[in-house]
Amino acid sequence: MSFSFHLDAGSGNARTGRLLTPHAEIETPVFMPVGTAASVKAVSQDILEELTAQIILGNTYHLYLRPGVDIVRKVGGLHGFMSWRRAILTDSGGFQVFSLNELRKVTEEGVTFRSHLDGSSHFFSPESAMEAQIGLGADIIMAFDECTEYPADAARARASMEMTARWAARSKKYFEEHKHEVPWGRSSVPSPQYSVPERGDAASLPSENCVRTKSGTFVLSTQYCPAQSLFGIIQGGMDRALRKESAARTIEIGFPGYAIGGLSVGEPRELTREIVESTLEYLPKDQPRYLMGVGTPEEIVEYASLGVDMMDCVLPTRAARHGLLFTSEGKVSIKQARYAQDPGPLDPNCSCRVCFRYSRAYLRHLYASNEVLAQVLNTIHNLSFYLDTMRRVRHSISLGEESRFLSTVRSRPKP
RNA sequence: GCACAGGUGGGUGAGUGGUUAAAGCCAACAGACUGUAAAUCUGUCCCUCCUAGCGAGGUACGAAGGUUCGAAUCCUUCCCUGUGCA
Repeated sequence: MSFSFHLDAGSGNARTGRLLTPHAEIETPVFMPVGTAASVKAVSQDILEELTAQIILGNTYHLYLRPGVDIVRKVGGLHGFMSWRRAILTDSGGFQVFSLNELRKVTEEGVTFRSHLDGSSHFFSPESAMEAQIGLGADIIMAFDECTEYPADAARARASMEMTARWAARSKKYFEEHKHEVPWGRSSVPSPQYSVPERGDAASLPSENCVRTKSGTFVLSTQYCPAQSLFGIIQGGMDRALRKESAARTIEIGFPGYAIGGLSVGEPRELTREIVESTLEYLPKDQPRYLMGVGTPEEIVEYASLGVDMMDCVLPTRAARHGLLFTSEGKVSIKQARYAQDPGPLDPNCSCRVCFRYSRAYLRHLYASNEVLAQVLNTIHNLSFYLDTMRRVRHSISLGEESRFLSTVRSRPKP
C-alpha cells in the first residue's frame, strides 16, 4: 500500500481521518496553507511548524518557471529545497490555465502559455505536468486539469469536463510509468544542520527524513509510504449532472483521492455549496476528498461538515498581507483608523503568538507604516486562526458534535 | 541693500490666457480579495445643496490692485522663501 487513508470518526456527513503521506501523517479535515513559490508568503518554515501546519501547497507552474524543476530536483525535491519536512501537495498548473487566460492557448494536447515573468512561451501537457510534479517531489500531486471558467454554457462545461477526464487518464498513465523518478532519498539531498523542536516538546528531529507520528515516535518518512500519490480532479462547471459524470469517469480511472475543482471561480457562494454538496455524493466515502480553493473560515467549517477532508485557500495569507484579519469575532480590517489607539489584542479568544503579544494599535501602525513585520504577523495570525478552526472542527466531529458546531456558524448573519 | 530664482489643494509637483476645482505621485479614509501574475486592486479625497448628475451654487493657485469677454497663467506694488554679490 503506497498510500492510505483511515477514517476515525463521523458525525453526519462529516468525518475525521488520517492521511498517510511519505512525509507526514495528516489529520483530517485539514486546511492546507498555500505556498505557491515554495514559500508560504511572509512566514518561515519553523513558524509554520509551530502553527502545526501539516501540509502545504506548492505550485507547479510557478516553480517550473522559477527556479525550474531541475534545480529543485537536484536540491532534494521541494522538501529539501525549502526545508520542509512535513507533507507537500503540488497543484498541477491547471488553475493557472484558468487564471492566466490572456496568456494561454488550450488544445487537446495541452496548453501553450506565456510566462508572466518574461513572456517566454511554454507548453504543459498532462505528461509534462506529471513529469514536473514528480521532479518537484511533493507527497500528493494533482492531475492536470482545466479549471472551467464561470460562467460557462452547457456545451462549454461539458467539453471542458470531458477534456479534463481525458487528461486525467493521461496524467495517471504517465505517473504510473514514471513515479519511481521522485527525488527522495538521493544522496544529493543536503543534510540540514538545524534541529527544530516540535511544539510543546523539546525533542528535535534526528534528521529531515524523519517525521513524528501522532503517537509521538520518529519514523523514517518512507515507512509511511514510499511514493507520491496522484489525485484526480472533478470538473463539470455548475451542472450537477456533469459533476456526477465527471466523478464517475474520474473514479473509473482510479485515484487514491479526489479533488473538487472548478469552484470559487466567481460563482455565488450558495451555488458553490450546492455543487460541493452534490459532488460529494458521487465520491467514494473511504477516500480523501479535497475541495480546491476554499474558503472563508465559515466556509471551511461548513465544507468540513459536508464531508470534505482537505481544503486550501490563499485567502488567509493574501488577506493578511492586505490587512484583513479573521478573528473569532468576525473580520477585522486592521488598517482602519478606529484601531489606531486600540490597546487590546487582535482577537481576545486567540492564543497565537501575535494575539498574545501585540496590540491592535501596534498592528495597525505596522500596516500603515508598510512595515514588513505587518505581513508576517498578520499572516501568522490568520493561518493560526484557520488551523485552529480546523482543529476545533476535528474535535467536534470526533465528539459527534458536528451539528452543534455548525449551528454556531450558520447562525451568523449573512452579508 | 542689489541681482537672480521661486511662492499652486494635507505634502510633493505639473500647468504659464479659455475644454482647470486644477494632472501625476504621496499621505489620509473606505472597500475588495477564495487550487496566488496580488506588500495587489478599486473608490473617495475644498465647502454647501439637491431631483445625487461627468447636477447647481460658493470659495481657491502668497496679498492687494489692474489688463482682458475670460487670469493660477499677463502687468504693478507689497509680503515671504532660497541662492549669489556687497
